[in-house]
Amino acid sequence: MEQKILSRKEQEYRRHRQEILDAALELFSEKGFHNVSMNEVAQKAEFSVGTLYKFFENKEDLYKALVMGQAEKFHSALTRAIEEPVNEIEKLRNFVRAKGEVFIANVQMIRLYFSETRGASFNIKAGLDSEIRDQYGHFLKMLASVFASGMEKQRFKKIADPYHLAVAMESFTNAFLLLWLESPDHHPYPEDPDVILDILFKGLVDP
Amino acid sequence: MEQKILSRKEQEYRRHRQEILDAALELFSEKGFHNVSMNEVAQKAEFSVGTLYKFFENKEDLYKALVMGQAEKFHSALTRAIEEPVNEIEKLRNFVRAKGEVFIANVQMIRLYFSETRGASFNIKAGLDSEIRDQYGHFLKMLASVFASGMEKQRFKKIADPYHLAVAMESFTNAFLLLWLESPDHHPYPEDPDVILDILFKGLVDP
Amino acid sequence: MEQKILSRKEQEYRRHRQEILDAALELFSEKGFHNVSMNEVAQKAEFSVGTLYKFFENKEDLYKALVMGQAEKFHSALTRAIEEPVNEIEKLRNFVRAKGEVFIANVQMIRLYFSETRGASFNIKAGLDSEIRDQYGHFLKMLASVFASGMEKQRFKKIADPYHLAVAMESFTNAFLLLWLESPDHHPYPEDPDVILDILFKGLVDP
Amino acid sequence: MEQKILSRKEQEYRRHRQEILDAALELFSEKGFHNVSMNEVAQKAEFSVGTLYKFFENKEDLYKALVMGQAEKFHSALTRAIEEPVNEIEKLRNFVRAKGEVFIANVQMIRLYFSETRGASFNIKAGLDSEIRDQYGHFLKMLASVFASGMEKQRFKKIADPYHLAVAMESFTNAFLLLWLESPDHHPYPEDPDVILDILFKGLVDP
DNA sequence: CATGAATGAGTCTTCATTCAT
DNA sequence: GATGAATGAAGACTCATTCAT
Repeated sequence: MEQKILSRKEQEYRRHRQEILDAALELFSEKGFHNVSMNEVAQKAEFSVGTLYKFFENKEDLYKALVMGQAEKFHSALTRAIEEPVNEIEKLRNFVRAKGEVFIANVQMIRLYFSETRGASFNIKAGLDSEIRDQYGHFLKMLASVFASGMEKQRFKKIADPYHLAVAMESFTNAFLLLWLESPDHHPYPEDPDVILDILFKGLVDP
Repeated sequence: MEQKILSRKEQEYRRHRQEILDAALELFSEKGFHNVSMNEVAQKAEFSVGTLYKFFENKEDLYKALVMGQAEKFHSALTRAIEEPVNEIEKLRNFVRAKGEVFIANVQMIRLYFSETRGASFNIKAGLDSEIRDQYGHFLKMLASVFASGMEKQRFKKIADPYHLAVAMESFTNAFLLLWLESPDHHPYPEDPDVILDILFKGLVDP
Repeated sequence: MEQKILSRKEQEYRRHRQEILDAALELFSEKGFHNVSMNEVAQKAEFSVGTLYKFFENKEDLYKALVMGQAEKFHSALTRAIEEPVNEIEKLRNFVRAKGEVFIANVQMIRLYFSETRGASFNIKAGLDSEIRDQYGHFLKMLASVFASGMEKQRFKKIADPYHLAVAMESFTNAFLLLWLESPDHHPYPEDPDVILDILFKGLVDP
Repeated sequence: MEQKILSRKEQEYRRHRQEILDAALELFSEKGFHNVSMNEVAQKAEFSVGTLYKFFENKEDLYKALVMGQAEKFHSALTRAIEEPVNEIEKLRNFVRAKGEVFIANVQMIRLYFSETRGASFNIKAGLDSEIRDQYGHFLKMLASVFASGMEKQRFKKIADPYHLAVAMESFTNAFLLLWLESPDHHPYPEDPDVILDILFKGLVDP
């Protein structure tokens, strides 16, 4: 019974924490770390500033929790996609599909995520940077192993270093997502993953 | 003679302006727009704050001038690379080479540039955003036309939309640059452009 | 009970606001808008600068609130004086008396008030100027109507335009107040209003 | 001959000084002491800032010279008006006429002058205040002596203290000037001085 | 235990004044 | 002697963080 009570408390705690994170996501993704004040987040989350500081040590901590959470969500979806027990080609198709789905369902996170993994994030003095990049590096290695295993099974030609191929795959899909983000109508993210994969699969020049 | 005098003043003006921009580049690229104060820039440039405001209307204006200048430099180098009167394949090789050279010679500009063209810049309220993205968009179209012309001349197979290929090419080289930025030793930017280009040129799977 | 709580907060809010205004009055009336810093006001009010900005949007807003409040106080006292249900001569006596009393009880406001209604105020970019002058204009018309009504009832001779007489009356009492302000001992504001009024009432030259 | 050269230099010096004062008058009268920068004055006067400081020790000094000069001009005109060898009534008429003429010919000076003699000037830390007020006080005494002498000669009735009458006279004319300043069309300054004087001359109530 | 009023260090920006050329 | 580039102190304002209620 005590556990029940604790669990209800715990449940409420998590719910409140999530409400704050939701408010933060909306604001940070729209305006960036430095253009959002804690008061603003508090107001949107319908809590007092003081309460925010009960959940997060400081602004940076809140931001970090937000980005880490989103990254977690994102990486686990992609990891799942390439861990499905199918052949390597199908794994890549799953990856392209899943990446599109997760991102398009979480548009807000895109800018946030890109500004933290790619390019320049000056938001966080320390910590986040490395943590998230480690996570990202780990995922890249998993993706690379898909290429490596495909090559072993002679499903793929050894046209390049598997890690480089992983990087290429990643950046291709990112490029399409950014195009889509800029003008969703003009540049839809392809439903058929092969539109993207063919760039890798088919050689541009004749052998 | 009067011209000489004017020219000396003008020369000094430009030199001072450049000194400020140099200091700003170093600081902004390292810490980001919001984590650099005008006093800091002034100190590094060895001028007083007041002087900074003689050259630039405000902090944003300074930042904008800086980023636009760097982008200019960058785009003109890349444009030159793909406008050399050689065949399309060679143009792409030039592009990959030039991009590596410019960036590696101007490491500082990379983060700055990426955070403004790709991903999320919340730094500038208005103007820069669109100006620089227009410039970038224009370059992408030029790159696309290289692919298009290569296809026309049947040098390239029509494996994908030329614009998509341009975007892929761009994001692809960026990815390599970011890898290099993270650990130059572990991930050197390839001297031979074909290491990168082969991923596009050779198909991953057999036809 | 909730109302009680709210009311206590509200009460405290008003008290703090008033404390700030009191500090501001003292400083602005002594040194003028441009020679008083927000830090100075904060210090005198025994609050932090930040708190000042919780109560007033900016320095101008604080100044405006201050002047408007004082003007309000002043005009309502004078309006009451000439609205007493007595004959016109008595109304003018009330006016002269009331003006002396209000001002002498609120010395600080005099300079402030004069610099905003008469003469040159370059303090406020917009708004206050017109608001306060409207209020002042309205009062002048009321005063004029006292003269007009006195003429109708043949209590006053029609020696001049009623509005001109109102303006004369106003500027006249102001002059005495300024004299008093300069050297209260040498130029006391007359206790007997007729000392002032006789100048208007009795002709200087024989008819 | 040397004198001639010196005199030419002296002449040029005075001319330049006056050009600066003219520029300053235009700007200060329109925007007030604190809203005009030395650079602004320099630009309007078509001199460099450095040159301004050759003529005036600092901003305050420039302002002081400006106001004192204007006051000088103004007081000498009024003094002349009441020193004409005519009877006291005519002197007052001259005063009313002259005051209108000087002011209307030098509109810019009005706000400046009023803000320094009447009401609140916080512009000048020390000195100007007292100097100009002394000048003003001196003039008031001269005006008072006109009333005194008129009374002696039984041209005026002894309805009030001569000094008070002088103050009244001053404030009446000021009031009319301020009316005119606000809306020259609606409130013209009367051509016939008796429109103003009658308020003093004819009693408002029957004896 | 939540609240939000209060804090004050830190930032951008202005402008009177100086002085090397 | 004139110039105007450079200075830097001073001021308005913001916002992360704290803590009394």
